[in-house]
Amino acid sequence: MSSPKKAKRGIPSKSEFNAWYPAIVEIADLVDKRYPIKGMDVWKPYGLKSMNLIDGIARREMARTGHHEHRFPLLVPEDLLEKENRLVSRLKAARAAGVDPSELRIEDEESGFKKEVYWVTKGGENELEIPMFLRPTSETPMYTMFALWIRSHADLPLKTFQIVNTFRYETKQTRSFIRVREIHFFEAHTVHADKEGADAQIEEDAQMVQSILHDLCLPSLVSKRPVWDTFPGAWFTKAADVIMPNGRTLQVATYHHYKDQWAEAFDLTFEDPDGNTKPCHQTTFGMSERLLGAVVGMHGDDYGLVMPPSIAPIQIVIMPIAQHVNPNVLTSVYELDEQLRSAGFRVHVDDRDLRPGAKHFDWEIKGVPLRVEIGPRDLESKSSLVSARTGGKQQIALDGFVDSAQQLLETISSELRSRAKKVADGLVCAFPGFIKDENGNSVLKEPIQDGLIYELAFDGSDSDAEALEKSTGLTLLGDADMPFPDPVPCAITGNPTTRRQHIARMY
RNA sequence: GGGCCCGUGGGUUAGUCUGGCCAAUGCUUGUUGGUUUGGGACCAAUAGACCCAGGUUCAAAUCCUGGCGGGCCCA
Repeated sequence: MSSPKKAKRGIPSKSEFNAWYPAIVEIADLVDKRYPIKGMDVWKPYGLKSMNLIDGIARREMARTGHHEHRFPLLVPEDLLEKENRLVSRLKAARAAGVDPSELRIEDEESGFKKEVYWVTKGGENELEIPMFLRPTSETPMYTMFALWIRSHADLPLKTFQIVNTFRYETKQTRSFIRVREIHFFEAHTVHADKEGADAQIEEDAQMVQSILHDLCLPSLVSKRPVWDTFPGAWFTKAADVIMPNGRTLQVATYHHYKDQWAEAFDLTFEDPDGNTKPCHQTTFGMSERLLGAVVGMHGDDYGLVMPPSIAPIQIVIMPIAQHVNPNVLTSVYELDEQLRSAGFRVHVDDRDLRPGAKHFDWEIKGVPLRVEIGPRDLESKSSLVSARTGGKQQIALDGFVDSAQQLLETISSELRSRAKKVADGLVCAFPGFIKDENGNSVLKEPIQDGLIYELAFDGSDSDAEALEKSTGLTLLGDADMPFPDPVPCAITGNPTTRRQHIARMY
């Protein structure tokens, strides 16, 4: 394609990812960032539709696995937070107690949860006796109610979820979908009679995440987070990270095994068949609009978004060509539209009075997977000219078009999957390791390159991990789901281990 | 917590250092009319901005103070 004379609506090249990303989300009409509060974008219809489609996929998974949708209040009274804070500090203390201090990682400041939320302190003119905050997540409100709902083993397992907005008072730089202050949040919370029930739930969560990411054509790294990155109050946390094209990782899903730790704090108990009172075991599973952020970042290109067919608000756009020359053009455009709609596709007819080229560019920016042209010549040949957003155009017979469209969309999905995998794999490389310099200090064998994820064998202590992070400036993602098949020497201690880990710059 | 930078039509940008020639430039966009229509059409008309409040001055987009909003860096 010859170089356009005009700027493509001012889209920067994707090779400048940090400029491309914020530009494309607005140019493609996903959000409007001009609302005067940082980190709170206005969802435009096109962006909201794709988010709703993602939510639809999540709801499908929830239905399949027997979760029920709830909706809990936005406001949480401050005194409920105390339970949570006590739990977190107790766990911290317990961890500190059993461990050699030298092994301990220096903790960040006190849990600054109170600083990260929005507070409601007034009702009308009056100060509230008990201040309330906007939920940053819903453990506290939900578990308060779970304690009332759960009485016997017959009430278990309890599998709930909700899709709501949550709030965090971010002071750092915000980015649409990636770091925002009003978060479009999915959270599933489950309660089980025993640890095995919760274990099984974690397995189920893992499968659901993979199923959702498959639909979004996104590869991921799944890791068990290091202790210090475990969610407060959790026994362990697992997370799926998507590697963005600039080599930073984006955590798009987490699932936490709480064992009975939260249940204790919230007095969540049940009576078993033998009449004994027992503590419940819990899990949570969270995702957010970051899924959309990952889709935008991973699949988009210099010409705009590329929407995976599963969440494309418009899967097929039909463009009449020179309809004034032959009135039958519009007739057959609408016929095809009707056929595709009743077959379940999301279709749009672009009958605007614009040159076809302009329409192509518009729909390329929005990432519509298939663009169909029907003009006088096509009527002669009973066919249409179909362009795929992933490249290439071909004549497709109008007869049997529905089946062809289905196949083309599937081809696009698998093309996106393999492209994304190639990009992600290309950004992961082996950690260079350390050598001793003349003073006997450990130094990196090769300097760390910006925009890469490093894979390494790591079996060190917390303080080894801290040293690793300090010397590289990167963050440890944790134990990968796929360990090394055979033991490899640990990058720090040299002890053989199969623990595969990654370090990266995280969003 | 400490430091730095920025704020001009819907978007982007010139002008700010060195006050006046700015009743504010270019591109883009919106609207209207006409000619057009197989990969970004053209012509014409038209719409639209100096963040807010004080101050200095004969004169402020420009200088000063404060506020609001945004961004960056360091702990």
